[in-house]
Amino acid sequence: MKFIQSEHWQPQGIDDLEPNAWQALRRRESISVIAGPGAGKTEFLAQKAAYLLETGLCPPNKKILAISFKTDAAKILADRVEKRCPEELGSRFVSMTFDAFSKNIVDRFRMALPPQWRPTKPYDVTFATRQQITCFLGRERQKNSHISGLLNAIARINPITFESTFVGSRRLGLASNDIGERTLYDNWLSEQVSCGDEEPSQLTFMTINRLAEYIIRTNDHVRRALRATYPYVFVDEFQDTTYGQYDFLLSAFGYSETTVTVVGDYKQRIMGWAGARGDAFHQFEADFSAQRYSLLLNHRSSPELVRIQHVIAQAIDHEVREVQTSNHSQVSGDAAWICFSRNVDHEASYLAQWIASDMRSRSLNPRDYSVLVRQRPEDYEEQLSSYLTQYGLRLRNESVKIGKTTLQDLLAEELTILFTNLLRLGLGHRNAQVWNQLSADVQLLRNTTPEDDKALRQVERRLALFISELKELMRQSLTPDNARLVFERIITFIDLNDLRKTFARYATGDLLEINLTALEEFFTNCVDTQSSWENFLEEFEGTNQIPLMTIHKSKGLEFDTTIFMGIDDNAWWSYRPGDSEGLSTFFVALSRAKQRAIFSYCQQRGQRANVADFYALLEAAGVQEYVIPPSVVS
DNA sequence: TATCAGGACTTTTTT
DNA sequence: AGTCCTGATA
Repeated sequence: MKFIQSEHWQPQGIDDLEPNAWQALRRRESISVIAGPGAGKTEFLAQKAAYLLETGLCPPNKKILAISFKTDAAKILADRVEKRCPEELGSRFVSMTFDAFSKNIVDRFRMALPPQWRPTKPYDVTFATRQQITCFLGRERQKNSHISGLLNAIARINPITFESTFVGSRRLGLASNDIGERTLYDNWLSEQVSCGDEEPSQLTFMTINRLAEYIIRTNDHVRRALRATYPYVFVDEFQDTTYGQYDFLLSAFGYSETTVTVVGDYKQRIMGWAGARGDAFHQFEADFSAQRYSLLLNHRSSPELVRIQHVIAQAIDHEVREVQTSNHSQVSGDAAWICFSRNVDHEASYLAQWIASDMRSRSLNPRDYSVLVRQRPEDYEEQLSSYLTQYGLRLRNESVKIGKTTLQDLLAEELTILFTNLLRLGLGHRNAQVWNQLSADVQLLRNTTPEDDKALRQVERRLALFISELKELMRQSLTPDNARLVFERIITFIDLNDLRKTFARYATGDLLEINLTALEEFFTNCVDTQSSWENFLEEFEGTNQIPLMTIHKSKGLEFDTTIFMGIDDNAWWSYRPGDSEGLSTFFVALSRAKQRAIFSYCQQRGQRANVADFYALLEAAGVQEYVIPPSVVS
């Protein structure tokens, strides 16, 4: 392997990096990178990874660890690095979620825990609901009221942030001066570790995180091995770091030779209410002696939208630096406006008509648009959907509940991806990329090693055979009976046992059952409403539907045009004028748009006294308000 | 059976 | 703030 000299290294697959990105890339010490919307966070991390691997700064026996919050973010980053690096280097880029990483540590070094904190093998992963936490605190109040300070400690605790803030900011085994707090902490953890004779432990991810932190902090061998393996660590979406996650990062890689690169945007911090810490960047910069860099280019939005974004950004942070864009406007007329309507019918009919005519005149697809709301997308779904139908358009609520999961979660599952790719090929779609992905997934599923040529060919042959069988079945017209057969054949081919063995997440617990049931339900729904297999797949994948989602779910996505509904006191009931997290939420919504941002205010939905801030800011940015003439109502 | 007071919940992710 | 659910009461 020949290394590229670092001064000769050039970015891969893109033209160039902005000057600040070059500096941040070359810096040898820990850094924090503030990357606003459209700055290319993923690209920056992928290029830095390529730089470290190709120049040998990260030598062949070492790896880069990239930590994300969401599984899809971890996967997107891994895919990008693979695209930017030669194959043999890409395998030394380990991209996973915080939780997967800490669970790994607990699973591998279980014996490093003292017996009273050692979970059973296997253990169940659970989620503590607000109710369970309230119950626990009530029980402790009853049982341990004699312990000094316990009642006071409970009174100070907010059940919503109990795990993220209270548990996350305390360390296992470290004596605390407050006996009441320590009792609560210890009891919360020990109830999960030992929940009864012969019963498997029931651990939340926060508990797993605390156990992993304990192992790393107290076991020199584990800590040294970890630091030796990963001289470089990346953390994505750093503004959303929780107390527990930050503490884990500090224990694992703080005050060491490891170089940590964190990337995010404090202006997009919208998870504070769920316990994300507000000072993550400052704390990191202090603890890791990290230099801060700000990326100042926006590769997503038109100059007009970037200018409006800046007005909102200034309201969040007075000292924010102005961002430049090399993009051009592709639309004539305004890039943003507010439309005022009296009632929900006015609103829906105007929006449907506008979307239909804009889509036609600009030759865009439904997926180029998105409807964003603050909460309860189902409250907006029916009305808008019925007016869109008049133009042959569909709306898709991405968060619609299917059994015990939601549509978007279901579609991101390994099970569903395998299932959908098989359907695509069964329909005769000739797509090399689909085939390659499916083939790789099936190799993984059948546990074939790349060296075993014979097994490899056999798996390929069986897959090809199954595809032709499926094609035969799907040549027939779509009937409930035929569809049932297709569903069963695919599930049998995938093999649930193989699935459990291949993916750790399916190995224990009921995740596979939940998703299989939901998949069947959604599959049947789509079959019932469609008349051909081709239409069925379109319905299943939602390719021709306008997505409707909450702002929180839209984070990290981009659309040509965003339609932002429900900017009123009702949907924004929790907003307090000037509240930074509320402004950030507004900023996230606005910054999803590449070309156009439409703000729809409907008088019938609520007043706009409490949210007057938003309208004042838009006005200050020169965004016009238009009253929808009732005549457009058909 | 109807009604009302009180409480939970609303923006999320993680194997 | 508004909606929905539950349990108590008439």
